[in-house]
Amino acid sequence: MSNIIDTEKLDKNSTKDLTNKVIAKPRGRPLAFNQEDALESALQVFWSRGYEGASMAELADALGVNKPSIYATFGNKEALFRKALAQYLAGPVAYAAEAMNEPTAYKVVEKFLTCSAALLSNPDNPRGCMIVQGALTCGQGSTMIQQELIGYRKNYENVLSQRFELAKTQGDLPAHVNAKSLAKYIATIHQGLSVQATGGASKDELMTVIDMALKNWPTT
Amino acid sequence: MSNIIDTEKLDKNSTKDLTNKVIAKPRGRPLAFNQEDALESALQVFWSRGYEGASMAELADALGVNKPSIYATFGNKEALFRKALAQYLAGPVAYAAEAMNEPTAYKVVEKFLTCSAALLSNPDNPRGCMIVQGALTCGQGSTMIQQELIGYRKNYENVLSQRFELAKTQGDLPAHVNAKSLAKYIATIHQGLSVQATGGASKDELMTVIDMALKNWPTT
DNA sequence: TAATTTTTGTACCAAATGGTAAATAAATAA
DNA sequence: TTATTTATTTACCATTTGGTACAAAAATTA
Repeated sequence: MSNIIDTEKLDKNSTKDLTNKVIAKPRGRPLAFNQEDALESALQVFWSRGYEGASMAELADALGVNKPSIYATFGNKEALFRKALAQYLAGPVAYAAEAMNEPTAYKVVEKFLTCSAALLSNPDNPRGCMIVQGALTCGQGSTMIQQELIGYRKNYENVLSQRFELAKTQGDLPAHVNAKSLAKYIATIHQGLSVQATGGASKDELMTVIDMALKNWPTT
Repeated sequence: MSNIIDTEKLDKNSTKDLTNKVIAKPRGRPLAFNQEDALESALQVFWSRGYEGASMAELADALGVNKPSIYATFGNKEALFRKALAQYLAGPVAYAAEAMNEPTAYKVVEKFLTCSAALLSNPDNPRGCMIVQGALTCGQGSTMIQQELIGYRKNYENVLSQRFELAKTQGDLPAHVNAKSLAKYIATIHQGLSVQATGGASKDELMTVIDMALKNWPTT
């Protein structure tokens, strides 16, 4: 046994988690809310209102938590937004990363856009994509978040581009195709769909647009 | 002569405008600023910051006019935004209405998107389209403007759709084409281009996207 | 000249913004 | 039991928000 601490003494002040790891019992007053649930609520607010449009008052109300608890747990508004955004990427938008594993470039795009149409038009969600609309325009105090979201958009465009390069080496995309341009085209469609969703477009309508956009897929 | 008022007396208190119409001389202290210039400045601020992101303080600063003068001249923030938007439609975006006069549906779209690419990527302008980005997401107090902008977007989509219907009767667009869907497709591209422009896309990049989007134009 | 009309500048308003100090409450440790 | 640690609550902060009251400044009319 490598553990220095006496086992008897340790059992009093600690528990073991599901994987049998020793976890120290937290010392002070326990949190009165579930952090993941709170983050989920924050996501809903930021998603529908954007970074600037979401006020801390509305957030606190939605989380069912007082402002000081939010600040103590998540930091400031920017930090909360970033954590909500991570939640967004890991949850509703997880399909985007998964789509890259489809066997061909065409199927990658088909899955990416089809899942996007479903998400963007789902009446249970806020309208539009958080990464597209979170801070497209904003006041002087929000340019940091705005730039970060631009970075996320460029990033998924790059991921698409790299996937297309791979497809070219694998032969399911013609060698003459410009991967960067094709990626920008797909990203443009996706971003346009997001705006359309904010205007109330239905899933069928979005799918029709996607069908048109993919009719000219490069095959030869 | 149908004018009741004595001509001598009228000349003292009035002038004639360029079209020789009688114009009463304004009575009080004259405006210290040019309303059109001010509106142009307001347009720049709203265009770059969006409705909510533009504060009255920043607007007053940009116009070089104190807030009370803005309110006296233009009404409130909403009214100023609407007037700036009208300026936007009549100026930078006038090409959109003109494009509808092109002889064929294809040329209509080509001109609409090409001019959009030029406008959206022009470094002298704010990035992106004001109608697309002016209030995509916003706080509770701006839903009125948000809905109005959604209305403008739907409107230009409808205008495109009607132009395509006309093209079908004129034979330059196949009869089987769904005009509404095609219009939504073009609007989606345009809105995506706007988001791309905000991310810093160049005119060449936007044009490449447009070329791809028009490769599958329905011909038969 | 004096009276009238309109705009301007200053200074201000209530409400909302993001954020926090400080006392209290609930848990563990000794 | 008492001390310690952490979280919650209430009440508050300075700043900014959209919007305005009011007196002084220009212009015209008489």
